[in-house]
Amino acid sequence: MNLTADAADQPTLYKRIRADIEKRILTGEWPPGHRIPFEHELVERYGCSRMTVNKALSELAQADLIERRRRAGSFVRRPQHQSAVLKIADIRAEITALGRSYGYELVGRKLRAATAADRDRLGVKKAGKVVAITCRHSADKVPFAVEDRLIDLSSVPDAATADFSREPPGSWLLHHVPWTEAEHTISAIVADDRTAEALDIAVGAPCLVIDRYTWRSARTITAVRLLYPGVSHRLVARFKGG
Amino acid sequence: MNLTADAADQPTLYKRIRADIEKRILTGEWPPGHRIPFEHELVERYGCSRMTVNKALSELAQADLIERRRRAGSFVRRPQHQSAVLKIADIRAEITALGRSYGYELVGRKLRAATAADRDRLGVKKAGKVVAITCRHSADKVPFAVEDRLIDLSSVPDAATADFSREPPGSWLLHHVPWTEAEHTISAIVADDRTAEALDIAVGAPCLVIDRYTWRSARTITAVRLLYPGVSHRLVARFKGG
DNA sequence: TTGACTTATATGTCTAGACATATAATCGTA
DNA sequence: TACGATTATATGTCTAGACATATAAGTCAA
Repeated sequence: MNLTADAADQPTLYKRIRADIEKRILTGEWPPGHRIPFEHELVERYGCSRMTVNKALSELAQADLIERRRRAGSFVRRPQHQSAVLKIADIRAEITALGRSYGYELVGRKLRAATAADRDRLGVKKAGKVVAITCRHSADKVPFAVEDRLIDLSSVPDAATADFSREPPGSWLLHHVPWTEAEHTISAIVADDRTAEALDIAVGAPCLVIDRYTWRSARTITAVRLLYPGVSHRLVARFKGG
Repeated sequence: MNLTADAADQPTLYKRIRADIEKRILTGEWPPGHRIPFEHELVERYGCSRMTVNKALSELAQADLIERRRRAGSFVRRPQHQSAVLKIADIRAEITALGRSYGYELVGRKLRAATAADRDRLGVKKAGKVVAITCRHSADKVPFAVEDRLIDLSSVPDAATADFSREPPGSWLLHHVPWTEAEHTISAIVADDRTAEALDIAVGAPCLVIDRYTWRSARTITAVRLLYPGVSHRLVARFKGG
């Protein structure tokens, strides 16, 4: 909940300068649009060289707290309220972080030529082979989420022979295909018969849906749909408005 | 969808060095754990001074793409799959971005001494005054979301006299209380009678719920619950696994 | 083998300069 | 007054050094 460390306990000068300025911005002493002191003024105030001041200001600019304009100076930016940091843990990590025991069960696994529906879901045009996986995650033996996943074998051929009966496909992919990009869509549905049975909830009960589409350098990797019973998921966002 | 700009079109040397390395990391040529060349090796390769190389590597470290260890070198980090960038636009921005007409309607506004429930929702202990606001957002005259908000007047006294009949409280707060922090919780519910009527959907239909709790320097600002009909919301995350 | 000490080395920070460049502000002119 | 050219200035990038410091690796003794 604290904003930043105090300037005093910064061991190095440029960090102290950065913390000084950051504190004034985050407390509102210097509101959005405020011009912060010029580099040469800070040089004088802190009795250091311009490169030291420049390093502090460059980092603040990289963190989008200030905007720097040639000849004009450096200005406090308005918070980017449209973006926030979302924390979606790997399901196993999510469950063990709660101090609960993690359980995993492979429900089904099929290797097949991509159907039209598969290609649509993966966003690819060419036909190819895919693995379709259905599995269930549980916490303390209680169903936590069901997962329905498609992996594009033309991008991840190893997935054809991977053993998903013990390791969840999400964890497996994490270790075999790092540094991917993803797009998430969140929505809500009511449980149908199959979902209700898989999650051990009533038909018609609310479910949270997270669809994740993952790619890497313009190659589709996987598409997954996660269904959670209507319980909440926590996210934490910093430096936003409203 | 493209990972980064090519190194060639970087106008300055340190940006070119940074882009060169970033590209090798993101394409997987240098996998997590890989030791990237030492500063003195890069100095030789690019024919520049160490400060220039250092600036490139420092920025990569600040972006969490690499980890730097004294005496050991610099190493490609594993992707932080547990965090992603969430884009939650201001509702008005969200609707206008879709090219639809935005509508706003204040349903109710009450100024009162905080009840026990209010204090619990705001996470404050001391009793004080609050404003409770209920309103509805629509897109092309169709209900888009209903909002139920509490503002702590001890932190935002101006909210007592603000006119929320024309400006949504979220937008008002954005302009009056910048640089806040927030925590989000997402969940799913089924619509009860009141919700169903407000959103013009059937009783029992699924709804997406976003609860947002906002503070600033250890002072609570506002708590809001947004209810959307079960339609999806898109988020975009970069550089994740799984 | 283990633990303590020493050494080598890569990064971390900083300096006092330099020239480049975008642009706000000024000045001059039509 | 409006527009175009000039100038001043803050930031952007870069250099060739310096010393500090954490720590991997090697050394030596118990």
